[in-house]
Amino acid sequence: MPVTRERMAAVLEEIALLLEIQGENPFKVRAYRQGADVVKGFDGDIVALAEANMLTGIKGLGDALRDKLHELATTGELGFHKNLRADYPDSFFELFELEGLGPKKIALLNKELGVNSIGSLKTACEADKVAGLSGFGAKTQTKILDSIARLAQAATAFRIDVATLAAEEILEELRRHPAVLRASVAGSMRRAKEVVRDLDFIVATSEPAELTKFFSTLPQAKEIIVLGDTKCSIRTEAGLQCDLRAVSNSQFPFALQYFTGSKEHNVAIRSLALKHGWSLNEYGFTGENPPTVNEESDIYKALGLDFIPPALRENRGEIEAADAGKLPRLIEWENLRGTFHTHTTESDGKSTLAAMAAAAEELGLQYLGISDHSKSSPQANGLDQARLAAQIVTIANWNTEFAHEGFRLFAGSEVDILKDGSLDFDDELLAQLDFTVASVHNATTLSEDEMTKRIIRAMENPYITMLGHMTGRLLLRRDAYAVNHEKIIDAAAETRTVIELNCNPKRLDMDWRWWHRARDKGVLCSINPDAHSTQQIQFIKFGAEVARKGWLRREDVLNTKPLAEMTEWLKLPKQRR
DNA sequence: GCCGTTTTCGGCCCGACTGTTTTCAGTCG
Repeated sequence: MPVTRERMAAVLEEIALLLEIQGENPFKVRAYRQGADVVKGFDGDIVALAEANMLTGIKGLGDALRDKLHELATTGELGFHKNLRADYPDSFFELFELEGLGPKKIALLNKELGVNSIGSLKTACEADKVAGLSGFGAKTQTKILDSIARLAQAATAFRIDVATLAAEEILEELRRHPAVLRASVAGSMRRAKEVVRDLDFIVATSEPAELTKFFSTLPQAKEIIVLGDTKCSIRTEAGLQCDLRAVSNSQFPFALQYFTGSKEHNVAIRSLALKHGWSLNEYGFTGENPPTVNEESDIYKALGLDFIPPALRENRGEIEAADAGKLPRLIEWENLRGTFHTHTTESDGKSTLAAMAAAAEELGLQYLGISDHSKSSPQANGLDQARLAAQIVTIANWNTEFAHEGFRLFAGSEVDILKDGSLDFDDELLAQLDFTVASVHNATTLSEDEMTKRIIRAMENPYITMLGHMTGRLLLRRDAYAVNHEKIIDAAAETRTVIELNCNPKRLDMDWRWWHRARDKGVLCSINPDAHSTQQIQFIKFGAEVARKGWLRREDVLNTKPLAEMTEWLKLPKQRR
């Protein structure tokens, strides 16, 4: 059984937890945790490198972790890890999911009561054995039971579309409060992560205690988790935790920067501040002659850095780039001139062709690519050859009758990639289309190798314009298919196939972590909403945010081309694109 | 365990809040 990147990261994370339980040096614990983060985010085939024992010169992975990852990659196991966890069942690790319980308390529960799973903890609480432990009490015991109940039923992560709606509502309320001078969302939502675990809000006010009180009484506050003079956490009906920090107006830029994160980005920023002779925290700079700061950008400026857009703050090279004045000028959604991959009532869409066209134009777009499903997706009412041929005529007629200078429809298809990598339509029909999106919709359990070959074969077809939702993931619902991103990106560069950034918030696929690499290989991105209704065309706004997170510039995104240029580009043979 | 424009040894972020304490430990972000 070959070791995966995820397995390697999980092993390091488990080691961190187990060392923490044993009361090991917290910095050693952190080193393992950071090692796991490096493994997860590494840009390249880290498993192959570990196997070849070539993990050198990677920040955060020293000699010890290099050797351990090598052992894990070559033997499938790690002796150090095996020994550490010998005394604990798999179920033990569930305990860390519970709110309010950390390594110290879990270690004590384990030592005193033999607790080694959520089930045994529940039993112990119900038998009133937990309240008597030193450091525990009746309240803690009740909270543990609450937390167990919540974990059993509530969602712990939320998609960006769901979170955005909730955040906008709350921000609106905060901004309406007369004592609020400035208010912003911070945290992972501001960094445009694909899913968020909580929402963070920062307000500038001279009445912090009044604001935390106000926050705790919002209609959204189904439950108050903590309430103090400067911070408050609530939970909404849907189970989404929302945190508020109330600070003074002069502290606001610092709090905004600090709580936007990421943690890794902030660690690096703070150590840079130390080199300038200042200490930086969520309230300000301290030290000799601290710089004047009015806006968040002033913090970066004071450290000799260009302003780093929140989407990039993941400690993936943005600080070095900002230092060298080499941050990319990121795409903005207003740069988009059109979009592809949309569905109509002809397959499984909810809106007609005419309605989709009108909505796209309303949004300020100059073109819309229609790509209904193909016949191998009968569940989506996919079109056969005859229906597709008819749709091509319909679109041509629409363009003649209704289009005017400055807007047109492009005829396309979301063609199924069949199990062997062949396509659902023959080349003759594909050649009549303005564009095509090739996607996998069935036989999704192939091995990584087979799936990768299948997709690459489809990309080699001269009439395939772009690859649709590369991994097929449905966020929080279905895992990605096994695919080799590196190989597919290389093949896209080779065959001049565009890769789609499917910005339906259920997908956001290809994942943002891979775009920087794709861009550097010269692969173009198309920001496509996979819209099944007129409203969903607006998903391209999420798409632009995610593209920013992937370091993409205007010139890296196909659908920033204006209509005339786009029309010409689509006529070019692939190898000349 | 990792790292290096103070350092190959000695640092590595720290403040708010809660509950159990009677001055503080643990958790969280």
